[in-house]
Amino acid sequence: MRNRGIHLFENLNSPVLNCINSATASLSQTRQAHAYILKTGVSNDTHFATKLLSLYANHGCFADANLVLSSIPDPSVFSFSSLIYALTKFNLLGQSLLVFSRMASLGLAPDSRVLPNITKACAGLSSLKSGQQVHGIANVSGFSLDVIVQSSLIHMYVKCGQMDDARKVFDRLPQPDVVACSALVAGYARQGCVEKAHELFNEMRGLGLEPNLVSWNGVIAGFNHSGRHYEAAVMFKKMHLEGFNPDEGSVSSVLPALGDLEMLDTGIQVHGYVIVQGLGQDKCVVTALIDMYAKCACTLELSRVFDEMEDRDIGACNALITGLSRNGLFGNALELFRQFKDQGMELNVVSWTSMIASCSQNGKDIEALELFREMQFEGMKPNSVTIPCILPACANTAALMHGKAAHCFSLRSGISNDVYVGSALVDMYAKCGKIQISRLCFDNIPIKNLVCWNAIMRGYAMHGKVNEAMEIFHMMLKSRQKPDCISFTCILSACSQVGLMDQGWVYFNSMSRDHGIEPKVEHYACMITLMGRAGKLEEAYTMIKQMPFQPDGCVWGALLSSCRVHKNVILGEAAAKKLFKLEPKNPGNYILLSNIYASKAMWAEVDTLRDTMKSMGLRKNPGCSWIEIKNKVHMLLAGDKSHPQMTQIMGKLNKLSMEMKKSGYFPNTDFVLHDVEEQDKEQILCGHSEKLAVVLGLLNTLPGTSLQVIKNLRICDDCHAVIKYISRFEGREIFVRDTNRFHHFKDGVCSCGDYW
DNA sequence: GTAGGGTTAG
Repeated sequence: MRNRGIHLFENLNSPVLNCINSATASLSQTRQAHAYILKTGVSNDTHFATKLLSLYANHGCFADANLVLSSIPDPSVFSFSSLIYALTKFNLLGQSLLVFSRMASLGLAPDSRVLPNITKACAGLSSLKSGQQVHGIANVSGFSLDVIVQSSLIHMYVKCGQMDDARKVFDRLPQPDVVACSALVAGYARQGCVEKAHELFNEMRGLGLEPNLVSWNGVIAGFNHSGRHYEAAVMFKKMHLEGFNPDEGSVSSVLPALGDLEMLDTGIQVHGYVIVQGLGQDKCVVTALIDMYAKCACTLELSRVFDEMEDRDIGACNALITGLSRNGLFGNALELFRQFKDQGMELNVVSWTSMIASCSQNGKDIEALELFREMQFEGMKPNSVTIPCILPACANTAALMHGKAAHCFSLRSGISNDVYVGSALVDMYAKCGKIQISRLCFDNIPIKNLVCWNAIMRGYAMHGKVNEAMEIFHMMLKSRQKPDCISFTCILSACSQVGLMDQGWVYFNSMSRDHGIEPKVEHYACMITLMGRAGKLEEAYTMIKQMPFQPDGCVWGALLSSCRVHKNVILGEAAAKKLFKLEPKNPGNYILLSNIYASKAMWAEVDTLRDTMKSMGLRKNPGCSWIEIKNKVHMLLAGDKSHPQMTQIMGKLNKLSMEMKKSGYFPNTDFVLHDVEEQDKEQILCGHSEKLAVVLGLLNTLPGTSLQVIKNLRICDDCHAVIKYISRFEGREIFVRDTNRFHHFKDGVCSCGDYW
């Protein structure tokens, strides 16, 4: 058959057939040749058919290629190999594997051309099982010493995260070449074993192998990904000094590291190198340049690099948006995002995730939740980075249903084991009042890191569950996770929530002695709170005076709040005096001192303070509360009447107020400005946002449903008393999270034991 | 027709 084909081909001398002998035949030439062959009856000739198949496949016409393949009565390994090659090249990896198994089922042994390509397909699919099968077939087919086949297997094992297997393949090679070695170096770097990558890189010359671009770039990228930015920069410099010309890959790996190091001068030099070498057309290089300038706070330069780009790449757009947002230009970033979307730019998951992260980092939680919804509406699937970005927005607004939806999504898409996702879930559930679910999520994280240990401890601290927090702390030490300074902030604040003084001191004293962590100003602030809340104000003041460094606003603030709880004017004034110097524009401090004066009926002082605030143009931060009802987050501002259900809310509140008075409750008007009538004071108290939110919840949920409210300031005494009453009178569990901790109201009592 | 895939989101 084959001979007849060549014979015909030569004799016919047809230009139509001639062209299919060349690998560059166009698709229309291929189709003409196919038609000609069908017409002249040489269609089942293996030689022509294989040529045709290969051309169709290389043009991506796999339906035609398969048709031709099935018309060949006795296909050879060559027919299959060209198809497998093209399918892999077009990234149709699953189909490539199918064709391979079809070939194997015909009893055809693969050759040295099929094996690397099919291995590449397994690598691309991260399909270890298929990869191992191919490895077995390769070895029984006599390719166990073939350096090309074995190099591709190294790459496959690297992609599947099996570094030990990759190393075994490498060690079995009698004469590893530079390709095999570089694959392993790059693999170690990629899998986070940068130490091993660097070591093997240094050994290469001893093995008689000169490191090439792949190995250099692998090590640079490895250092960059492991956060060892300086070493990445050093490698880059060394590479250049040793006469290697860094390429696009080297430049785009080193630039983010230079950005993190804020080595602007070096960054500018690399930019110069990019221009001289003509690497400026590469999309990754441009993106990395934008990122570097953004990290060095050069907003003008980053916009310039973007504007000079010829065709806009989504990666560069994403870097631009993040860069602007990171440098305080959140509004511009959001505007650009909208523009890109309206212009029909194909946004990817990074674009959406970056914008959601920017919102969340800039306090735009509701906007973040809306973007998350919009993203899914547009058919974009969130990933394991999106989820940790959206969860803080759910946590901040107590949007439990949104948070649960994100949790369900993580379970469905198999990313709930990810430690970042897990930690964000722990944090979200804790902040939404569901500490038990938070703990379940924590227990389900298979490989724990410092972040998730700290997250669950912070959760317990927030809920005033000091025993559980201490249990976690000791579990953490037992599992040989070293605590950091945040771990101590969590455990100390847990102690301070319940006034556990002795334990607090034990942890504080152990910091430096047992863990080598010098207490920082925030740890002192915890201790001041701990002592202050317990009424040991003088001791707290002494500790501040003896601190090894200058106390900051947090420390004095801790003392001032304690003075408010214990109505101590003298120390309160001392703390406030310091605070007015340290944070002259923070209205909270003036309000706290004013509250202390008011509680002692020192109205002249209250007036003076109010005048000071007025003359400085300071206003009390408006109280603001959030409650999620039926998937919608409602925001209520103190005294704001704009909520559509406000009439109903006020009606219900008045009714409750009457009931309360009947049972002996009198509104606590201590903290309300004195020069209004008693009745107006009550009205002002009624306008507190947490009360409005609770009542809105009562009105819109079935009896017995628990309520979750978040407040941006600390809960006031009056609201605390009222909500306690509501919890009993209405038979509801009510969770209120203020800036300090959780209050869990049930049957007329609060979990904080009225100590906050 | 064996190795890298670099960059932008936590």
